[in-house]
Amino acid sequence: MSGTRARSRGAGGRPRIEDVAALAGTTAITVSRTLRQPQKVAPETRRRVLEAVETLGYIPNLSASALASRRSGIMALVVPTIANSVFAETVDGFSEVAGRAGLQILLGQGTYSPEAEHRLLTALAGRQPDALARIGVVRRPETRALLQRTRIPMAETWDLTQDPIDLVVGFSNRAAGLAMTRHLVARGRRRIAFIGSDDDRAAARRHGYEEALAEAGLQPAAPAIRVQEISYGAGRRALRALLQLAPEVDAAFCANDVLAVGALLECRSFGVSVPDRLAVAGLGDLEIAQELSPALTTVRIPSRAIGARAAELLLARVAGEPVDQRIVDLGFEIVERESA
Amino acid sequence: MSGTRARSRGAGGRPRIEDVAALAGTTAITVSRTLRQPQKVAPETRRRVLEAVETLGYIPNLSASALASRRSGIMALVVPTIANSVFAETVDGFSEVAGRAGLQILLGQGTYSPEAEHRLLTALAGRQPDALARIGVVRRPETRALLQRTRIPMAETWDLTQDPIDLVVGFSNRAAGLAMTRHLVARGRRRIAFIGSDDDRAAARRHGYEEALAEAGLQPAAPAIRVQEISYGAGRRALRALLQLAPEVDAAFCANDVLAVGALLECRSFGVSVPDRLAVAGLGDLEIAQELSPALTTVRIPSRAIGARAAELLLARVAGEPVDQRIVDLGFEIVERESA
DNA sequence: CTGAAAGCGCTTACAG
DNA sequence: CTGAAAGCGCTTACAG
Repeated sequence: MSGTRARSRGAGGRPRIEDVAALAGTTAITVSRTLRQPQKVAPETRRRVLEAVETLGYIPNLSASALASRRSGIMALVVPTIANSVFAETVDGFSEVAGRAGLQILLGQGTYSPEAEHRLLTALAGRQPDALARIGVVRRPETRALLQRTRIPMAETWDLTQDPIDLVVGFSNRAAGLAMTRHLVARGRRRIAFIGSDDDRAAARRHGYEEALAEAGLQPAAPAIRVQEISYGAGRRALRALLQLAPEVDAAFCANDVLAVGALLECRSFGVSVPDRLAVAGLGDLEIAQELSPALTTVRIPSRAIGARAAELLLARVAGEPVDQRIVDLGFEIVERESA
Repeated sequence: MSGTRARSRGAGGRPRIEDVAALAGTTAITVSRTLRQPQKVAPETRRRVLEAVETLGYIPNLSASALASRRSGIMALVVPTIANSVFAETVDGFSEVAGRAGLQILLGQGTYSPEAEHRLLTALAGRQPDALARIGVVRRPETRALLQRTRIPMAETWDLTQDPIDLVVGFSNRAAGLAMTRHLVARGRRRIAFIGSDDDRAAARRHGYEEALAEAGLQPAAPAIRVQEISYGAGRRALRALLQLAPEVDAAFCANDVLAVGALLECRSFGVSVPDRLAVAGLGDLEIAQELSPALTTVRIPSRAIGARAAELLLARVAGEPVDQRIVDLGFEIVERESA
């Protein structure tokens, strides 16, 4: 009774493919076929199998399936945090495309330290995902090497790099910073300051800002203001600091909309007239940006499209289709409103 | 050479546990033990194994591990959408706790239709997750039955229900609506309107609102205003509609902060004085709520804690520890600011 | 259109 | 402290 093959249920109490086959009067392989390539099974057989599946409430064990087929049906996605609405949109786009293709998402969160990320990626790779995506670029050489060795199709996103591990889908943060700063210059601003956090992405935007100043023969209105966290409150505080540091500043370019909205609110609280006295520009185009008054001039970023496109390219890779472009620049768009 | 056991690498080209064992001069079982219960292995053996792991870049195949051990090391999480910052925080809390325990998150997105959700949950269950959580309560009887049959530890979240499939972690939306409406009544408001979307959660909040009105002997200032989407713009339009429908309204209770912020902005645009002429209250306590002026009076919700707590309880279940409370009410808090 | 055999890469008792 | 044997529940060629 407790013999190896004598039971009619798996040890977890759940029906196995053998149980379905027995009930349908056929074999495991035909059940498997019915579930995956039904057109290759005779209609009557198919009917009996599906009935048995229904009766038993059979759910295929995808670990066994993955092991046998070497296709896990999983795409792994690594994000710094999803408690940030711009990243959440990327995850959303990625997940939607993956879901339509019948793939599941394994979510890895937290890229605080390179070591922690290495461990996370190793663990995810152990799941044999069919593809892997990450918000941001992987810098640590050991981690890059690891990912290259696994040969899992991989997309880095958000930042463009000339040297992706496999694919990269994003936009140029430098170019976005450059374009917005040029816009400010074109609007007659001459004392332009930068407010941003202390990460790679903000640094790239700042480089664009500096480049635009240089080509216009301008100096920064103040040393770049660095915030420790990205919040409306941090934006407020940064603007206050800026006005103390450089009272004559005539434009503030904020590395993202949350900071810019904070800055805008601070201006209103303190009667700083925007854009007359001070222009304020952001980056990201959050919904709140267009609802404030003055409405925020900003850069629209294809957050959702980044996720969706990365997923599509990875699906193509998984299907063995050629991917002609390893570096995909989805661009951005200056959205001119009232604040700058 | 192409024989079954003659190769030194798995078919995917990746080293297997056998390869590590061979290099370390031991057997698969000892390698497995070294990786999972190192204290049971002699130091010298352990050293050799870890060295071999390092040399080969060995990453255990977790599908094989899951199949053999019947523990997948995965927790599945189903969300309606994560492009909504309150849900994103719940996911974040869940994922952090799970990650600390070494479990991976399988993310299922989309609960648009009960049928689609049933398919999604079936697919997720096939992965044999050690536990399953969902934002929101599962209503469809077939889906509830399916989940009950699988015997996977399961947490429904956000909404409290008297009859959870297994566990439920959340707060009472009805009680929150009741408390905020009582607050408005206590502040002397008598013509109180409700603005909300058309889902279960908003309906529960509305019921609380109606209950508070009834106990105060009041009538709604207008039929509940229903929005089709949750956005600042929708909040603006809803407020405009409300003022047309019931010009004498003296308070607007919005089912969530996004709508409330939209309403507040609309008031400012049209010179409706808040709170003098109209009180505006929200629910959710987004960061923007405290930054606007007037700052938004709202209900603080433990979004992040909901995710974290659900994960903790599920981990306890997985570890076989008794969970004494199946219904966990995390409560809420009225945050009184300037708008109401 | 259907099936027998072998194998995917691990872990679980059980011995010693 | 270490290992031989069996098995987890599927799918993959290969036949017929």
